[in-house]
Amino acid sequence: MEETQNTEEKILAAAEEVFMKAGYDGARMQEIANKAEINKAMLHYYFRSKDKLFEKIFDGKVKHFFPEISEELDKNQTFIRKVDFMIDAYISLIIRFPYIPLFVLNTVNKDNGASFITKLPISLIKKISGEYMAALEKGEVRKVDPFQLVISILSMCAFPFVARPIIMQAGNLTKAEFNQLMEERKAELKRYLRFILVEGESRI
Amino acid sequence: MEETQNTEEKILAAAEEVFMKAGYDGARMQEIANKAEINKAMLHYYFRSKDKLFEKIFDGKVKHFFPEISEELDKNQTFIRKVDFMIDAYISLIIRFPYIPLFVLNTVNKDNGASFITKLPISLIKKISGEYMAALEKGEVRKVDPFQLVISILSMCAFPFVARPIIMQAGNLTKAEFNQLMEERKAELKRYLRFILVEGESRI
DNA sequence: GTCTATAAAAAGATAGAC
DNA sequence: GTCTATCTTTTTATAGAC
Repeated sequence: MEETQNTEEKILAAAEEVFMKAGYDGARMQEIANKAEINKAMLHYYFRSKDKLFEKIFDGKVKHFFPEISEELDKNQTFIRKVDFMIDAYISLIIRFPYIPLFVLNTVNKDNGASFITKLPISLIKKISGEYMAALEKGEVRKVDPFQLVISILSMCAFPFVARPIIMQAGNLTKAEFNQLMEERKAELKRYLRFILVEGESRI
Repeated sequence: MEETQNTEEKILAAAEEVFMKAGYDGARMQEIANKAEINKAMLHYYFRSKDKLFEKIFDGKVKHFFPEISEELDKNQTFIRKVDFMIDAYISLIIRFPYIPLFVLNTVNKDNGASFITKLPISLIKKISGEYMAALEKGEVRKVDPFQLVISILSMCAFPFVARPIIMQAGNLTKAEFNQLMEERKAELKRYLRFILVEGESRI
C-alpha cells in the first residue's frame, strides 16, 4: 500500500473490497466511506452515484474474470499444452482474486446485467474453440464438441471457488488447505484433459 | 396452481420466486407482497421478519441443490453407471430449478452464511467418494483423487447454469437453445468421465 | 386474518460552510 | 477538496381498526 494514496484511489480500493464481498445489493456506501476513511459526501463528489461507482469497479475487475492468455494461444504449441497453460493461468488468477467469479456471475445474472455481459472478454471462448478445431485438423486431438469442451474447462477451474464454503465444509479444510487443494487441482485437471483429448484415441 | 391456495402458501410461493431471482439483499418485501396479492403486513404476521421468511425458503429449496441419488448409489451397479445416473439427474434437476445454484452459492458465501452450509446434503460428496474407492478396489476405474473427481463432476454439471448469461452470449443462444445444449451436455460429460476413469475400453 | 396507516430505521444523495 | 448537517426515498416493521 502506498503512503501517498489520494482520495480517489482510497475510495476505489475501499469500494472494490466492499462490492466484491457484498455484491451490488449488499454493498453500503457508508461502509465504503468508513473503509476509505472519508465521509459519504466524498463518494458522491467523486463518483456521483452508487451505480456509477459500481460500474467503475466492475470495469476495472472484469478483465480478471478470464486469464489473459491470448498471446500464449498464438504461440506455436500443441493444443494440449495451450490448455495446460490456460488451466495454470486461470487457477492461479482466481487464487489471487477469489471473489471475482461470484462477483461477476452475480452481476451478469441480475435483471439489468445484460449491459455488463458485453464487457467480458468473451472472445477468449471462441479463440480456444478455434485453436481446438485447428488441432483437430492436425489429428492432435480426439473429436469432441468444442463449445462443451471450453465450458467444461472453465467450469472445472472456476466452480470450486464459488463453491468454496461448501468444499471447505465437505473436506473439513482451512482456507490455506483449500488453496493447496486448488494448487494440486492444476495437475489433476491437466491429466483429465489428456484423458479426454488424446489418450485412447487409437480405439475410436 | 391450486385454486385453494391459502395465504401462507401464496406468500411462500411468492417469496420463493423473489428470493431466488434477487437473492436476500436484492429481494424486497413489497415485491413479495405484490406477487402474493396481499399486503406487507401479512408477511410479518405470518413470518415475523424478512430473515425468518428467507430461512423458510432456503430450508425448503436447499434439498434441490444436490440431486437425490442416495438410493441409486446403493444399487449394485458399476461406478461409471452411477456417475452416469448422477450426471443425468443433476442436470435434469437444475434445468427444472435453474435459479437454485446461484441462490445457494450466494447464501453460503455471505458473511453470515456459515449456518446455512450445514443444511446442505453434503454427505453426498463423501458417499460418491466412497463408491469410487470401492470401484478402485475392484479395478473398475483408474486411480484419481476422489475428492477432486467429485468436485469436477459437480462443477461441470452446475457451473454452466450460473454462467448461463455468459454462455448464451458466447454462443448466441436463446434460452431454449441453452437448455438444449445442457441436454446434450449429459452425453458429453458421460463420455468425458469414461475417458477419465476407464480410458477407451468402456464396455457398457 | 386482513387491511390501512404509520412508525422507525436505513441508505442514497445533496446543500452549503469552510 | 473536505466536512457537517440535512433531505429524500426506500424499506422493514408495527399499531390498531375491522
